[in-house]
This record gives sequence, structure tokens and C-alpha cells, in this order.
Amino acid sequence: MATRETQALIIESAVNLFNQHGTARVSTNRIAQACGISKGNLHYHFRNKESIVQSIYDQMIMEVRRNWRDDHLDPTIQHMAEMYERQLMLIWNYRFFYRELVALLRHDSQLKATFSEYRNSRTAEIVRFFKALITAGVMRQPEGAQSLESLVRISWILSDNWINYIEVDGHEISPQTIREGYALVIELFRPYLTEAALLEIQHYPLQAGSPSLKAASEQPGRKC
Amino acid sequence: MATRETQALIIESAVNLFNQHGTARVSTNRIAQACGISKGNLHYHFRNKESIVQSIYDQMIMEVRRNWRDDHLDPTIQHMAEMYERQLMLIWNYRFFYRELVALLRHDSQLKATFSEYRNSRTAEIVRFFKALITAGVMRQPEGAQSLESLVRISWILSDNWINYIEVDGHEISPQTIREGYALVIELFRPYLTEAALLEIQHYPLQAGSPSLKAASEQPGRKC
Amino acid sequence: MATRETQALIIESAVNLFNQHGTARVSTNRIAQACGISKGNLHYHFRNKESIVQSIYDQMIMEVRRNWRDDHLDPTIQHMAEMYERQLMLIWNYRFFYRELVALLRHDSQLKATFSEYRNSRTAEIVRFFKALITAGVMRQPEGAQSLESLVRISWILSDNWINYIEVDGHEISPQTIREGYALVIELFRPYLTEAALLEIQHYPLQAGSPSLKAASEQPGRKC
Amino acid sequence: MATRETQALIIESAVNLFNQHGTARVSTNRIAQACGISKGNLHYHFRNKESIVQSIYDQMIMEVRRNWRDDHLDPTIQHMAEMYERQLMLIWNYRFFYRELVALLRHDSQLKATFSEYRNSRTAEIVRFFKALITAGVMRQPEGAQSLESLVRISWILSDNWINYIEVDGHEISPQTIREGYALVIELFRPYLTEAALLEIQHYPLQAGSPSLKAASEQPGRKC
DNA sequence: AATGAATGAGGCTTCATTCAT
DNA sequence: GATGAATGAAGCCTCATTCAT
Repeated sequence: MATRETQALIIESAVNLFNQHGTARVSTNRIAQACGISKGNLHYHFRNKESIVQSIYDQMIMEVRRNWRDDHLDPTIQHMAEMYERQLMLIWNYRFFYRELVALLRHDSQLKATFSEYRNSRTAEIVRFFKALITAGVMRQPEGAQSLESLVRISWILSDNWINYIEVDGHEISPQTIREGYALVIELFRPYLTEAALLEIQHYPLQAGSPSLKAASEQPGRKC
Repeated sequence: MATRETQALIIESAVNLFNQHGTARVSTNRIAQACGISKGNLHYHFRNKESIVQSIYDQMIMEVRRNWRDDHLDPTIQHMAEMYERQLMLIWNYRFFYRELVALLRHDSQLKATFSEYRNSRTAEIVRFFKALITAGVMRQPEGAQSLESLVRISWILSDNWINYIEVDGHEISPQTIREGYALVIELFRPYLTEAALLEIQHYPLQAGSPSLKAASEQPGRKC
Repeated sequence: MATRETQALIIESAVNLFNQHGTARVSTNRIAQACGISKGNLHYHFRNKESIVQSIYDQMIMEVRRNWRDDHLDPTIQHMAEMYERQLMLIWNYRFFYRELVALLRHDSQLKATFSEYRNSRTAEIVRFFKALITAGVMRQPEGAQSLESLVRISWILSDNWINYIEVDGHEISPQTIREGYALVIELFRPYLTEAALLEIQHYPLQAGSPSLKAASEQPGRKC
Repeated sequence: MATRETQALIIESAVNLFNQHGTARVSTNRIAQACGISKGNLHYHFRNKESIVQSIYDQMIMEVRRNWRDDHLDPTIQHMAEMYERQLMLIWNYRFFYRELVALLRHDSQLKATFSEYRNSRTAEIVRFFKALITAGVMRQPEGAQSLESLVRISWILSDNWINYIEVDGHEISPQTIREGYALVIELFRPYLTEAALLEIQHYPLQAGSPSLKAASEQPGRKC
């Protein structure tokens, strides 16, 4: 099989297992088994377990980079919905990573550096988006110099942890739960939205038919 | 040595190590070493690793039960500050638990049941507190039937994960970071607070001199 | 409690547990628990596990010595039945010992010496009993110099292992199974018994009402 | 090294050690050492200790199946000698198994089922053999409906335990001791044998030169 | 007599990783 | 590219035993 294919298979299986059981409880053995390849082969493609995590991280960052460019150029409520949906889906797909963040970053300083950089630049981009929203008259300027940054921070923490919050209750993740997470974000920003924006929210709710949400609802059926 | 003392020592050491490295990366061996006792003795006091986690959880719940009663009887901004400070400190002290929540609960169904019950009853108590705040005229009723519940949910997720958020940046936890977490909660509720309440916030910020914050600022210096 | 009582309790519990699970699978811990005493106390009474086995052995030998004297002075079929019943009961009561004989004796050379001596002298006594039976006209002399010794040997091996043989089938031990074991011994000697003896066997079968058989049928209900 | 070779080596070493010390006193560690392989490698080939015992049992049953077919088609004294010799050798080779039968079967219900089935079908085969002997005029029909079955049972118990009986005395096993065991079986059946058969026994004693007996006499010198 | 705390050796097993083929 | 055999470290746990009280 081509190197790329095997590597992709390994990463896919690893992500699934890590999401289900956490990195510590998943042995390289188990990953190899899930892929239907030998332990030896796995180590041919990845020097060690850590490098699998690294690759998963790289892949995640690549997805981020592909999706998240120039959000501030389309300052609409609809785009906001799409933005948060994308973010929540990404977190769902790599939820093991968000759960173990502290330990993983403490353990790998290079990973830590790139993650911090990602977080900062992404936060800045979101702030820029909300400033564009304000300029476009969709939202009012919160009072206080730091207020907008604070709200974005809150929305960030909310996004990062909504899925975790839901999982603790034992709920399955679904388009519905993703929509509920987004609803909380709206609740956070509601006092600052204009009448027009609030109306639009009711007309354009997060759509169950969007492609990434479909992926989410299918995912539990995967085999690895 | 008395059983109680040794058990307390083990739990203290385990909490510290778990907080630093995560439960999976801390062996019973390492805990015993940190305590300066033999492996055998550790297993004399705790049948296995899981039972250590159980005991830590029990201790945490006991602290919760001791602290959180009848919060809604004192519906003031000052009490609100204390409430959230307490909550943030608790989470800081047992942060490993909050990080690994999903895995731990998935692994232990009894623990899951008690935790769900705790979360529900505590959420209800906080909602009651905010209703009392509204009745006392400190806060305005948010529009929409579900709004207050949603805000409380957001504040919960915020509290649970603020410390994680900060730690990823590599910041040490300190009275200052606890205060910043509380500031975010205030930012969340700000649109609904009355003028009087907002004034009070400026006059009575979270005090660096409160006992639990002192504990927090000292804790990083512990030995185990 | 008096030393004697505690020691007796320990030995009783140990015999029961050893019989059920084998010496290797029974820890001193478990014995102490079964007795309701502490590990420390157990080691106060018995230096180590081996010395418990030693004591059990001594007790068994004492029972033997008490029961088996001058069997050859009463050379009747009835006495023969009683002899074998006694032997089978003893083996049942200390069956763990007979199962693990080789390992136990290999491990403890003093025990080995006393056991060999016991076996030899007991075999000689049984041979003497059968010679008396022959003299009394109850049995015919088997042809061949070694024959009687061989038959006694066979009956010995039979007695030692009948209970084991039965247990493998998962049958509970009962007066009935003891009687069946004795029936095999009779079958072995049948060709050498006179008509009168054979008649007597039918008139005086092993009695279910004899004291030691009662003990046997009650024993499974013991608590330790 | 090939998997088969290593596995065979492990099993061979394990059988030897189990025979010498009993399963409980032989650690997987010790087996690995005896084989000159690492602990890890041992567990690569056998998931755990129990599965080693299982494999040994399977191997024993295979040997049985290979050897014991259609014994009743050759109803001669010579064949009888060979039959019992084979049986005694098998028991010698796997004597640990026969000693610990009760504990092993109690511990593993699958093993128990197969063993019971083996014992029953083998006993039936031996009974069939003796019936053929009677038909062939080599042996007389014992009186009483159950007598033949009883004699076979006795010979079974005798075979199973003769080696144990001898070992307790500390005797090394040798062609001579195997022959003595067989002699006891003959003693058991002697009253029912015809003149011709008895003569034949004297002319064709168990041969020291038969292949399996050679194996037996060499075995004590094995290294592991 | 009895207890409970403590120890250290050793048992079983998992696992990441290496390497010859 | 891939495999399977092998390794050694480390993890969790049990246990006989000791000792102060």
C-alpha cells in the first residue's frame, strides 16, 4: 500500500481511538490492530506514539488553516453561525486533543508553541470579525475597553468545552447538540445584537443539512 | 503512623501529582515515592489506584457539600464574588479531575451517577441564587424563558474551564488569575446588572486577602 | 482467648480453605480473615505458613495414631468395613494433603520422613490384618509370595485417591460416595473372600448411621 | 526463531517445571528463565499462565487421541501390557496435571468438560477391550453385573496414581517402576485370567527396550 | 494475646520499541 | 513497505512476614 494511505489510515484510527478512550489508554498495539496492520509496520510509519499525536495535531492545524481565513470579510449573522459551527465540529472531531490539552502541551514544548500561536492569531481574527460586525451595524459596541476581547474569550472557552460538557451527561453528539452549543454563544452576545440581527437569527438558524453536521451525525457509526 | 495520617498524605500527594501530570502518567509507585512510603504500604491503605481516585472524588464532594449550602439566602454582589471564588478554587485544587472528567466518568459508572447529581443540584442552586438577585433588584430579568438558565450554564462552563484555559498558556495560577476568571463571569452578566450593582463591583473587587486565595498562591510551592 | 483455642480455630479454618482451594491459593491473610483475627495475631501463633501445614499434619497423624491400633486383633469383615471407612474419612478430612503430597513432601524433608514411616508401618499393620483374616478363614491366601502385599498396596492407592477421583466428576462427597469407595475395595478382594464372608458383606454393609459418616455428610455446611 | 519452536520450548520447559514443583510454585518468570528468553517474549507467545496450562492440556489430549484408538481390536495380553505402559507413560509425562486435577478443573470449567468427556470415553474403550479379552477366552467374566466396570475403575485409579505413590517414596521413575505399576494391574486382574494368559505374562513381560520406556528413563536428565 | 501499620520481594502483565527477514 | 519475534522497563498488585504498641 502507498505510504500516504497507510499513514492516513493510522491517523484516522488513532483519532477515533483517542477520542473514545484518551491517549493514555490507547496503546500503539491497539491502533495497529484497529488498522489491521502489524506493530512493526506502524513503527515503520511513525517513529513513536508521540509522533502520531504530532501528526494528528498537524492535520488539525491544516484543517484550521484551510477553513479559517478572512472571516472578518463577511460580517453577517449567517457567517457567524457557520464560523461557530465549523469550530464546534473541529473540536468534536479532535476532542481528545482538547481534553488532554494541558498534559499534551506540557509534555511537548514544540506543540505548545504552535498551539499558543494558533490560539492567539485565531482569537485576534475573531475579534476582528466582531469589530466588522459592529461596523456593519449588526452589533453594538460593548462598553469598556476590554469588553469585546472578554466576550470573545468567553465564547472561545465555551466552544472548546461545550462538547465536553455535553459528553459528561452521556449525551451522544448530534447536529442538535452542536446547535445548542451555538445557541449558548448567541445567548452570550444577545444583549449586544441589533433588532435586525435578532430577527435574522430566527430566520436562519443553524441548518441540520450542512455538510459538516452530516459528518458529525454519521461519525458514531465508524468502525475503527 | 495513624491510618488517617498516612491516607491523608497519600491523597494529598496523589492530588498534586495528578494535577501536574494527569492520572494516567502517575504510577502508584510514584505516589508511594512522593509520600516516602513503600509500595506495599500504599496498597495496604488503598486497594488500587482507582480507589485513590474515588477517595479524592469523595473528598472533593465533601468540600462541596460543606461550602455550598443556601447560597440563595444572601443575594448580594459580594456573595456572588465569594461563590465564584470558592468554585474556582475548588476546581483549581482538583483540576486533574475536571480535565479527565469524560474518561473518568466513562470508566466508573458509580462516579458518573454522583457527579451528574451534584452538577444538577448545584446548577439549580445557582439559578435560585440569581433569581434571588433579581428579586432583590440587583439584576434585571433576562428576556426569554430559558435565558437565565443559559447564562448560568455558560458561567458553569466558564468556571470549569477557565483554569485549564490559563494553564495552557503556561501561566501560574495566582489570586490574580482567579480574579480574572471571576471578571469574565461578571462580563457575562454585566448587561443584566443594575447601576448599583456595577458600582458595588468596583468598590468590592475580589479580595487578594481572602483565605482560600492565599492557599492558592502558596500551593505551587508544595513539595510532593 | 486462650492460645489453644485460637490455634485450633486457625488450623480448622486452614484445613477447610486448603481443602477447597489448595495450599498455594490460600494466603495467610485469607486464613486470618476466615478466623476473624488479624494477620499479626496469626503470625503470633504460627511463625509462618509452613508451620501451619506442619501442625495440620501433626494433627492428622495424631488422629491416625488414635484410631489405628491393633486392627489385626479383630479380623472380621465388619471390622474391615470400619477400617476402610475410617481411612476414607480421614483422607476426606485432609484431602488437600493427599492431593499435594508430592510437592509438600519435596518441600519439607522432615515431613517426608515422618510420612514415609507412617505409610510403611500402616501398610504393615494392614497386611497383618489380612493375614489374620486368612488365619480366621474369612479369606483365602492369594497365590504368589508378593500377592497379599500387592493387593494391600492397591487398596491403599485406591483409598488415597478415590475421593479425588470422585471430586473430579464434581460430585459432592457423601456417605454414599464413601460407601462406593469401600465397595471398590471389596471388589478388589472379592476373589479371595470365602462364601461366608461374601454373605456377611451383604448383611452388614457400611452403615449410613455411623458417627464419622454423619460428620462427613454435615461437613460441607461448615462456615470457615 | 520460529513461533512454533519457541512455543514448543516454552511448553516443554513449563511441563518440566510444573512436574517438579507444581503449577503454583512455578512463576512465568521462572519459565522464561528456564527457556532463556525474556518475560516479554513469553507473554508474546502465551497471553498468560493459564493459557500455558491450557496448551499443555491440549497437547496431552492430542497425544491421547493419537495413541488410543481401537484398543479393543487387539485383545491380547501383549496389547494390554502396551496399553497400560502407554497410559502410565503419559501420566508420568504430565504428572503435574494429574496431581492438581481437582484444583485445575475447578478453576477452568471448559477444561473440566473436555476432561470428563475424555475420561468417560476412555473408560468405555477399556471396558470394551476387556470384554473382547473375555470373548477371546483370555479372561473369565467376573461375577456380578457391575464387576468388570468396577475392576476397570480400579485399574484407572491405580494407573493415575501409581506414579504419585512412587514419587512420595522419593524413587526416581524408571522402566522398572513403570513395570511395577503394570504388575499391580496384573495382580488386580489375575483371578480372572486363564492359565494361558498367565503363562503368556511370564513369557512376555513389559520390555525395558520399548521406545516410550526409553524416553522415560532418559527424561530425568533434561536440562530445563 | 492481639492489633494494625509497614516492608520488600516477587508475581503477572502491558507496552513502546527494535530488528532481522 | 511490511511482518513477526524479541526485548526490557515499568506498572499494578499480592503476599509472607516483622514490629511497635
